[in-house]
Amino acid sequence: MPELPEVEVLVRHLARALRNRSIRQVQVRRPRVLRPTSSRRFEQVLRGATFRGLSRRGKYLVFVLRAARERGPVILLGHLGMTGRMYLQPVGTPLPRHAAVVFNLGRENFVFEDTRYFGRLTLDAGAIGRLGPEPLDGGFTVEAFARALKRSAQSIKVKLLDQGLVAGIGNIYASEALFRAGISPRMASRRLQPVHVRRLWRAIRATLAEAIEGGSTVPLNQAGTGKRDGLFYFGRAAGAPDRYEERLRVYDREGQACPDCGGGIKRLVQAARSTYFCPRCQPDE
DNA sequence: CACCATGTTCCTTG
DNA sequence: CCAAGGAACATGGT
Repeated sequence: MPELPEVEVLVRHLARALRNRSIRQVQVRRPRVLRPTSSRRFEQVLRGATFRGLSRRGKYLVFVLRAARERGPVILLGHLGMTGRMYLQPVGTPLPRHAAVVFNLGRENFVFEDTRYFGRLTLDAGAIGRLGPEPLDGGFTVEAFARALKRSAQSIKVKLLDQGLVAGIGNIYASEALFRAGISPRMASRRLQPVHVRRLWRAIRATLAEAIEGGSTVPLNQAGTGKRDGLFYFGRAAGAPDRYEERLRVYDREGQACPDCGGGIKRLVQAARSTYFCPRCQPDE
């Protein structure tokens, strides 16, 4: 489920659901997701703790808890990896096959499930220290963005996945933002002209903001099993409030018509990840 | 059986 | 030292 917009919508949802709820029991079923925290310490610190706040940094969920034993607030960092999900479900509901961590809150369980176990739920908050600016905050300036790109020979598509450049862009929205900006994914970062840097900077913000807005308007069933859960790369169709339309314009659309020029969308592989783009709207050079 | 998948980190190669 | 490429992690879908 996991790029910045999906995490943002999940955080807004969970912030309300978890506020002031206390953890009665902690069940760690896949200790690997706690790395580098040990199961023993994880359970010791969090049993009896109370959720006080939740925010997002890049693709990370930042839980703030209060624990009787600890002096200051406890920070719990979550990351969904490729397939992670988090939701509350009533006690008694069968746990999903790949439940990694389960917090009992009384009548409900707060579940972190992750099919592939690439995600994390840890007391080690070090990871967020290496993140670049939040793309939707004032700290993400076009000037700093331009300076960082000037220092890199990497292709711009691969560079956008660097969480130290700007936090939260993943493989899907990297393709989408470049399409929106009309920039070839193959362009070397340092060769982007100032006008292109500005267009990309605006496209990143618009693409992410639109996705958050779209995701917020969709009736999500965070705990369900439908295809729309968590992954909401779609939104209400304009002028047709009952219908949903796919929002992604190029991602996973190889061979389909470009929404702008009608030409064919192409797929290429960069750093072992698929990139989708329209060669006519995003020319090399 | 083959290949693909929303992410991150580590290792090798050049 | 750096960048690029690949593998690893683990499971499921097509």
